[in-house]
Amino acid sequence: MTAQRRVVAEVLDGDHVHLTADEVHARAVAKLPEISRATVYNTLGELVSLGEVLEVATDKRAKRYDPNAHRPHHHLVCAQCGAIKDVHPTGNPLSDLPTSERFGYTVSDVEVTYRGLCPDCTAA
Amino acid sequence: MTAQRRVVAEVLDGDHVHLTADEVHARAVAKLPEISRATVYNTLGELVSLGEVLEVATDKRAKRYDPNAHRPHHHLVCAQCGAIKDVHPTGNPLSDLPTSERFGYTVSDVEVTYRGLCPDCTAA
DNA sequence: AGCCGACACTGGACATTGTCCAAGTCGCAT
DNA sequence: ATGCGACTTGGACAATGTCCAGTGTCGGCT
Repeated sequence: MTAQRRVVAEVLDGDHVHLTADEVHARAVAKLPEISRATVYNTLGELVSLGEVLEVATDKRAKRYDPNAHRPHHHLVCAQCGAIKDVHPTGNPLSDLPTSERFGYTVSDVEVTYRGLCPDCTAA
Repeated sequence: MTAQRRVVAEVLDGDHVHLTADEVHARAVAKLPEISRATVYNTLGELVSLGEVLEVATDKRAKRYDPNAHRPHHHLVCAQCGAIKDVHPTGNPLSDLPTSERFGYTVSDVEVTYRGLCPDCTAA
């Protein structure tokens, strides 16, 4: 556990938000000015490998990192402003996929992204 | 309807696959050598706006384009080799999201990505 | 037929995101 | 103190996507 990794972990624990790698880097720099982008990417990659953090692909541009890796959940994304909320749907989508639709795959995980407009963008 | 747009549309109709923008460009060049990347991107963007083609974000690296826009479906992705299949789960995930979990959003769409290993990668 | 204007296309520069690598630095065990 | 190994750094590079100015093409009008 080096100073750099601690800073990255702190950034992610800080708020429960969904930051891009660049945003993580920006916030890490605020705490430890000499941290490099490469280190942030390395550390994020390690956290993902360790299962401490999830990569989410709600945004097509950049990966986002979700520190809430220990409780399964899905995401609700505003199509306009990009705001992201964690949601917990009822039911289990895995059981909605019949064997005949699995094409011999070993299905282990499912990722659900709801899209819509957040209250602010609905009003606007 | 210009020659360039026709070529892009033909590439997508050709097989029912999930191509990246670059793959679309490569195949378009085979049919019309002087087509430029910018035109492919523009045309893909227009097709998406028209609802003729869907952007899918199964891959974190590049957007893929799915010409099967008229029947709702979801995707099953091999975590190792990236192979993508269209699947049709039973049930409707939209109804699995209670009002209390919508945070005032106007939810209009849901995207489900199953992940696992395809038969080849399971064997290997 | 010839001109004109609108629109699409081209090619390349640029931006963003992410990966890689060689060299430097730090801490720890000896 | 010294040496080893792991971590970090900074920058180069790669992949993907966007933007823009210049050029070409096509239809309509005279």
